[in-house]
Amino acid sequence: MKYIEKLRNSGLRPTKQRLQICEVLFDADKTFHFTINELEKKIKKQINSKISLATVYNTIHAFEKKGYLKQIPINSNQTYFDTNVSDHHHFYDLNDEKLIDLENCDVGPINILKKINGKKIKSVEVLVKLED
Amino acid sequence: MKYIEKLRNSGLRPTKQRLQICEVLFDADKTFHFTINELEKKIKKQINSKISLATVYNTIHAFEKKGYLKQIPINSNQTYFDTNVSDHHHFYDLNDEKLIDLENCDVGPINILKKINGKKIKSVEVLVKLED
DNA sequence: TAACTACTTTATAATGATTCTAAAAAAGTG
DNA sequence: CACTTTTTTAGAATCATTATAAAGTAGTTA
Repeated sequence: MKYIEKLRNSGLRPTKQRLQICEVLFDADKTFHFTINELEKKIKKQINSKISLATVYNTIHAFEKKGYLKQIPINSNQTYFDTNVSDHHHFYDLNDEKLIDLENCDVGPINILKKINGKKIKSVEVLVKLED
Repeated sequence: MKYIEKLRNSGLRPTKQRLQICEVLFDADKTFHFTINELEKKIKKQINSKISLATVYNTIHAFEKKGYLKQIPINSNQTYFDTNVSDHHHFYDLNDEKLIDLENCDVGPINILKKINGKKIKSVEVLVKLED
């Protein structure tokens, strides 16, 4: 299993559940966006075993902390995550309530001219809202 | 009352509660960011009467729909609003969990090169996360 | 002013995402 | 294996937000 090392290296024990979640998240052809609920359904369908909802939450948060997932800053009742952890941005289609990736190269360089004392920039994320 | 017209013009009846909320939101020296909870406290302190939580929610959503408030896209357990409805952006201080305005002129021009068929851009919002 | 309609407020209940709990299970270690 | 630490789990708890439905208010027309 290719994920055993990955987990061990980040100080997470490679449990059955975590490895299964890795498969669902990182064996996909393309990166994708998901909510915990959507992910739970996906797991149920793809892997033929049930993982407790609490475990899904725990795992996703652990993975996010380790940088294997990104949270997408958007106002929704549910939290959106992205398996694409490269530096990139998002369209949000207000009508269809769908997220679309917007690669860094599709947005000109962003220059933050204002500086805040004693703070450094961790990330710069652009959300482009779309309507019909 | 200067807000009576404003409300009437947008098809909202100028009720006592709405006018009081207008005062708290728009009579402040500076624009500010708030959650519904923070706003409720502010109302209680500033106006000497209680407005039902449901009314605060209704009013804030009505004002947002009319463009008198903006929702700030950020992942938090609570929704953040901004009385600054000009086209602008935000810093989010991860350590202090605080929002800071980032005016449009403090960010170089943003060019969205990718187009989505049949959709038009409604807004472009930048969130700059800060850490110590 | 009265009568009427449509909208608004309110307290409270319901919802639903997320977190907490504490006991059982699994992983790591010697 | 014996032992410690971490993880999983079901279910309960929390907490922001939304729904409900009854009472109140605004606007309108006469």
